[in-house]
Amino acid sequence: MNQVNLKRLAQELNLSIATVSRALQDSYEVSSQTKERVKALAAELNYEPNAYASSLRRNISKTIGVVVPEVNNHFFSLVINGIEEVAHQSGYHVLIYLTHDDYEREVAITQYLTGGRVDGLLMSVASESQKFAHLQKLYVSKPAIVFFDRVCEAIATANVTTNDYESGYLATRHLIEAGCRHIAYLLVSGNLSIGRIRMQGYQAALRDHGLPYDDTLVVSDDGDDERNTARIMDLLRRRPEVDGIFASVEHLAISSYHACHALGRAIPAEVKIIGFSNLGVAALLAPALTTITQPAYEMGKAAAQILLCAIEKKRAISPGQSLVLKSELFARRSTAS
Amino acid sequence: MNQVNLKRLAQELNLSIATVSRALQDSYEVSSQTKERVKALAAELNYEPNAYASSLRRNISKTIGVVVPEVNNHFFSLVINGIEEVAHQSGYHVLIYLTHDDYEREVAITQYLTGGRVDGLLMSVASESQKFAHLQKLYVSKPAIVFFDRVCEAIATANVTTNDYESGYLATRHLIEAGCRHIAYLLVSGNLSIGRIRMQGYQAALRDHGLPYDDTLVVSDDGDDERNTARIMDLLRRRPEVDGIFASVEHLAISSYHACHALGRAIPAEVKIIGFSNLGVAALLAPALTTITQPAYEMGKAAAQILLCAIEKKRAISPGQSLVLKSELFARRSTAS
DNA sequence: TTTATCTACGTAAACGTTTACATAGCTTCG
DNA sequence: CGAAGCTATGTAAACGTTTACGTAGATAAA
Repeated sequence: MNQVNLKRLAQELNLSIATVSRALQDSYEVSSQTKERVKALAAELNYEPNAYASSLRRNISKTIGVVVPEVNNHFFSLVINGIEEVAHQSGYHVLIYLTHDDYEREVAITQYLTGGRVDGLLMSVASESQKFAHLQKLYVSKPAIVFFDRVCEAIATANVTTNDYESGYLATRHLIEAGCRHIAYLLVSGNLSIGRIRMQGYQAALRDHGLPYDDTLVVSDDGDDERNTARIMDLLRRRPEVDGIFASVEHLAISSYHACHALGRAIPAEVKIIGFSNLGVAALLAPALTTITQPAYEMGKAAAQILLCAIEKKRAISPGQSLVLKSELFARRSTAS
Repeated sequence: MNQVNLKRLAQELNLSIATVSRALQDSYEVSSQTKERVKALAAELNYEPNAYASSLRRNISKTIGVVVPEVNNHFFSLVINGIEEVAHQSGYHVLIYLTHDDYEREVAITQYLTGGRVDGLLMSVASESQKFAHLQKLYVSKPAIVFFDRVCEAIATANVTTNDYESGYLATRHLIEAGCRHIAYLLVSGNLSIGRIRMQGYQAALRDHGLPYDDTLVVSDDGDDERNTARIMDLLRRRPEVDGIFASVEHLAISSYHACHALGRAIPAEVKIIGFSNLGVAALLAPALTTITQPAYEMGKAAAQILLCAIEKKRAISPGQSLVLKSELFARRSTAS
């Protein structure tokens, strides 16, 4: 199985390796006849350049890394779709890494990526990552980084996010206008900026409508769906006056449904639920779920575009290139009054 | 920004590059004191080996490719989860490519991958790929391949699938036992083996229960959700006697729900629906969807294990290593009698 | 005609790693 | 004491590509 490489092509064509290489790159230094000959043989022998040799020599990998907590999640899978779309168009390859919201794992992954394996990185930080030393290290090393949704504020680069404060405010107001007076907040993770910011919107809306903020109505994510459901059930039992739930992340909305079903609380009659979600079947749920939906696909595309643009132009990415896209509120049965 | 590589370490330690390289690999040829010195400095300088140089030299990339139609799909995202889990454990990196069920795109992707970029490949073929020349080419080239779910029968390698015939049979029988007499079949894609095999199970169940097979009750996937819904609505209008729908793939089940809602057909009273699906919220739909659920995560793990085992042992993969996992039927309201 | 410029190609070094081979200094054994 | 073997290290080639530099021949300019 004689590998077909430049040397092989050069031998068969009685040319030097250099000329073959240049011909395949359409260099002006090669005559058009030679180019034709080379390309014909390359096609015939099904020549494909060795990506590693090329990357080593040019110090460019044509590869970007995507680091996300999960892929089995509508938001992230849509983002990946967008990223892959842009990457494919520009001839980039996409390496994917899952942190499972685990700090250790995120550290290990970023360590890999300092080795020049990728030209750039798109990242949504793990919810447990309070420490940023590993990200700093990575940032100081080569690859360009763009954060999306779950950003790392300690690093001066571009972020692609959504209008989380506003969305938190609108979601809460939506519940209030639907008649809710005791609204629970289900928090992603206290050390994630999106959790905090959405919560600030929630608090502001309460204040503006003369409702007290009560931190015993805040339930934070446990990382496990079963346990989350149990926590929510616990809250609903302890505080029977709760008539609204704002889930700051999709799986907490789902857990809320399970909790209400288990306790026999009618949605929306007794408890109204709104949640951040990219669930395609939100409208088919029983009852249809009112969602704040982030433009996940567009976020992926935008983040990838910022990154690839910076890579191609060999320019550093500045925080000024950050983008804030708008989420949309889809009012459905789960918050009907 | 002096890159830290073996040469740099060697200079600072007054050693040769070879010794440093060997020390980092825990070679028995290096004294333990030297190893310590080397490792200490490597850690201090945050040395990370250049993946491309290493891959070039060793002709091993420690990278596998995953080619799937979509990632925004519960089945595939769970599979990817499983794959990533196994890959991560074995220190492999995962490149991901989406075909969007597009033949041209699949060809382009397989072309990339002949270049030795990956040591192996996990693949679910695009539904439109009737021609296998590109896969043959890839197969003849280096990387080991394992297909999962949507296999390419023309290639003699291991496949990881589920008991599709049996599942098709059971799903159909489930509808018949629930009282259905005119069961529509929603086909993934005629040239996909899974579409055919599931359909054979459907036909066999009809036959065994004395029901006629009627190919005008078969609707095939159009690739677009809106149009699929329209097709199903069309069928339901044309053939008002249809009292059961068997969707051989998740998004067709969802489209069936939309179609029934649009036409005001009650599920399950007038039309019962069962579908292949890995939708986490199937039980929360209105009404809860009866599903045949494939063990997607396990399939991903199994496929990756077969692949990585073959790569590490440098052994060819034989069709004999193929695995057939069992899907599970979850009976819910959508097929209640 | 001489010189400069251009065209089309070749030579060889480099990218960072791995590894076959060589070797210098020991130890061991007959 | 010499041969053999071991230990710990160095030398250098190789992986396949890209590219700076060199050059032979042709053409153009002076």
